[in-house]
Amino acid sequence: MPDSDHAIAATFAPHDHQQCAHRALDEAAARLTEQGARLTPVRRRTLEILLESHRAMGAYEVLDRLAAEGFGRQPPVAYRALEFLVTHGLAHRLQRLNAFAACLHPGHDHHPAFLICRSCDKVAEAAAAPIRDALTAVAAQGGFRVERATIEALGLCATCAAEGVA
Amino acid sequence: MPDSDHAIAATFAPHDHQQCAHRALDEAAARLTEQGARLTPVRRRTLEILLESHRAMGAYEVLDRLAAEGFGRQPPVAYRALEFLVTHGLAHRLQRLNAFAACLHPGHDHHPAFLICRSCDKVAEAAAAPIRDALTAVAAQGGFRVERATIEALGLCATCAAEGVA
DNA sequence: GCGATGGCGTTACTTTATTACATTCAGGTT
DNA sequence: AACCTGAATGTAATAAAGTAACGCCATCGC
Ligand SMILES: [Zn+2]
Ligand SMILES: [Zn+2]
Ligand SMILES: [Zn+2]
Ligand SMILES: [Zn+2]
Repeated sequence: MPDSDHAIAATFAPHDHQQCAHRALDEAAARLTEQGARLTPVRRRTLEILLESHRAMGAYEVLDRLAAEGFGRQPPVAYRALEFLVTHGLAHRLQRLNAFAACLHPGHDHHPAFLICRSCDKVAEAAAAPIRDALTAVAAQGGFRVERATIEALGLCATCAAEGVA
Repeated sequence: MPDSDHAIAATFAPHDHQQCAHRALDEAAARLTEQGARLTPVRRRTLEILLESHRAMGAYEVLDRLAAEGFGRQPPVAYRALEFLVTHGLAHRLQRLNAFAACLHPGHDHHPAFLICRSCDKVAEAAAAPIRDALTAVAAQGGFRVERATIEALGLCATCAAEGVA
């Protein structure tokens, strides 16, 4: 992940989010073309909805939006689109929240660590490599081979801290 | 956590589980006495059920067991007992699995990392300190203050690997 | 054009979790 | 002993999250 030192701050700090979302959508489309997968209307719209903010959204929250815009109104509609996005590395699932967030760095580290601000609810992706290394090392001492890791932190972002949130 | 190098292997390898479970239950009772909390029949039985194996159990699986033994048969019965155990550090909740596992080291590291074997389904607790340190450091670079971390690894334990599971 | 495939929509259902409220029980007070 | 009180337990009802099964239609390779 390039700019990994700044990616976290960039998520939480005020920024030109129009551009931020637009770039992520473009990257996503590019990656799908590479992979020969189709970015259909529901899928595209689902990704756009996730990209509207840096928050994670529940499947039913996404579904309500899709239904309001003329797409299907049954759970599988949302779950399928979300699963597609996750499978293709364009979105992530947050276990703690039973929710989904758009990936802002498609193509880089597909299994990042997540930083969830308990005040503003925004979610940032952090480089997981050093953390996963530590985990892998601890596990290896017990003979355990790590294949997939879920790393999610709850805490307070710099912006909220600066605003005096305890 | 003492014996942290061996705690993982001890969970997955064959061992005197009677004693293993008994010791955990005794420690749990001792801790509750310290804290002035009550280990009521449902709570005790819930912990015993979790301690029967090193697997994580869903709330409804626990509930079925409790109901069969004459306790209430509505979800809150299980959820309340489980929440009590989690709150008092006697059990852990696994986010990936929507399930609960007894804590084998009550009083030591109350927020361990979890190693979940995809073959035998056993769950081991690993020292989280080095992992959390790496996470905290990465987050700090982005101005994020970590308060709680969820660290869960899916993989293969030494015992299953030795048995030739791919 | 035509069959195969993938995507989308539906209905129906399962699993997981919470809210609200009545009842019981241990502990201390009078 | 009678009484109060708060914690613990039970219930019913409902919400929230997720999946299975099936039909229709569009797109694509032929
Ligand atoms: Zn943005
Ligand atoms: Zn924040
Ligand atoms: Zn054991
Ligand atoms: Zn195993």
